[in-house]
Amino acid sequence: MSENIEAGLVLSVINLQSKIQKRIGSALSAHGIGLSDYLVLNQLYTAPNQKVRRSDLAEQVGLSPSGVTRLLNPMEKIGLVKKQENPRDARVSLVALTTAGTKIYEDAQVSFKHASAALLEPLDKKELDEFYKLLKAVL
Amino acid sequence: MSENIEAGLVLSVINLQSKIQKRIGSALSAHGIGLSDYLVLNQLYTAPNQKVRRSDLAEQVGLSPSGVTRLLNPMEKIGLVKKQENPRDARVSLVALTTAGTKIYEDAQVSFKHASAALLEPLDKKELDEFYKLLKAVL
DNA sequence: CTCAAATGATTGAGCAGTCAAACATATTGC
DNA sequence: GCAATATGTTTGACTGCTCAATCATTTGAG
Repeated sequence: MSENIEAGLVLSVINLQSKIQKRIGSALSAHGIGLSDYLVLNQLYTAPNQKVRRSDLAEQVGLSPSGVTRLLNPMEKIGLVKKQENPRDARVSLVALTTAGTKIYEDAQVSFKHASAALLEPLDKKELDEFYKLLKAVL
Repeated sequence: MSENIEAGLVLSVINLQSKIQKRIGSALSAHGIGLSDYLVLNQLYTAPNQKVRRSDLAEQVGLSPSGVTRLLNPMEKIGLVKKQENPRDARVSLVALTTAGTKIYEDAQVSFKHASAALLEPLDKKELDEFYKLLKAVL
């Protein structure tokens, strides 16, 4: 058995995530949202019709369905997203971005990009491409 | 401004972490510990004298000092770690591994390594090295 | 048709962590 | 020596999530 670089690598990813959480989290807090909110807005923004089923959303942002319910409730109250029912299937509840939500997302996206660039500043273009390629291979 | 690969890359790291959390978490649960517990045991195991200050531990595992207090309490109760006072400075409280803790860690480490290898199975040796190098450059 | 099983969302209870305040001890400047 | 300040830890109140149970609706088998 070789040196088991895998375990060390996983630990490093965990450390990186912890750094991301802190830096991106504080960048986003200026917009009054958390990282999970951002991930949700991001999914809605890039979704075909800016409507997504709650359970798909859960899958996409890595939360449980109940986590999504609890996350969306306050977002709905402050008017970032709105609930829409599906006429074909009354069990599912679609979520859509509001204009206010779109605005907030676009603002927050700028901060997100800046913070990401700052975080990855030690890498040059070629390394970024390589890094991205490796991540996609594992996902 | 170029394509802003950085933001996409950060999102990918977040996705990877979410996958790690789930897979490694369930591997560790067979040993009755969570990922944070494992990180703590790992730090203690690899520390010079298997004694660490609580606040250093917080830094190393990416928790707040109070998070460490709350994490260690149950671990101490089930005998994985023990508190030791520092005769030179009564403010600090050192944490040390017990024999039971060492045993659990060594067992859990096997699962951790297996789960990590499974997770990174799509990459070959050369890619693993490259990945690791990039992670260390960013940390 | 109808009713049993499947699917999607929400709710209740609880755990893991945060932040800010409190507490305990140490260090420093006068 | 002794206040004032700094450092390390814990505690109280809260947030954000999970899991299991529940509710609502749909689907499918007889």
